[in-house]
Amino acid sequence: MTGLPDPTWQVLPREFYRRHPALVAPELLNKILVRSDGRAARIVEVEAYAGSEDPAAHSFRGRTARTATMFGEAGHLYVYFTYGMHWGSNAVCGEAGEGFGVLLRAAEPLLGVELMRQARPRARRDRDLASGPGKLSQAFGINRDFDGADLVGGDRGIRIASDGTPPPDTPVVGPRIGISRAVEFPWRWHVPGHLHVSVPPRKR
DNA sequence: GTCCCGATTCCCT
DNA sequence: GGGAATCGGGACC
Repeated sequence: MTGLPDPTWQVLPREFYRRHPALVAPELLNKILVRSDGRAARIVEVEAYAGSEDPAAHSFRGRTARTATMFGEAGHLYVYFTYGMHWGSNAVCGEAGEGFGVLLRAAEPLLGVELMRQARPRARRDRDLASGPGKLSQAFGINRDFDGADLVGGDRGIRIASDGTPPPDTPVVGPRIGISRAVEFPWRWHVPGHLHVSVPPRKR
């Protein structure tokens, strides 16, 4: 008994996360974000953020109260608040102290879709439920209370698992979205041709 | 203490 | 394609 919606799914082990986010990120594609209330969605778009190496990372200038989770143990959820209304969800990577993480930018709802619709009353179509970092967090009910949640142990009911689907052989790689610094880092990956990815606003 | 702007989303034109 | 909503983090005085 795994406690997951499907007993054949395997929770990703701690070691999966203990690497550079640019390695972890593309491997998170096609993995599944799971909440214990039955919500599950396939991760189809991610971005890497690399601490002191990365001027666009929240952790670039060192640890603060807000980014403390990012500097902790890999495999935990770093949740941040932005634009006065949106939450973003990241998987902490690397070694403690590095401030590495992978932003979960978009996912395809698989299970618990009705709960996601309730959490996102403004979404017209199901493909709008989690096609962006703020949308994904809202669809799963992720907020400040989930900052620091253990994605491996599932202490707060949020985990990442695999159903055996491998990451795409040739993911789409390109610049990250919504940042103004280090815009040249090609650290955004998504599943090719997927309907549920966020559409990159072409500016900034 | 003040000020700027953000790892965004939604609605209108 | 443009702009509003909304507020906390962090840089700087």
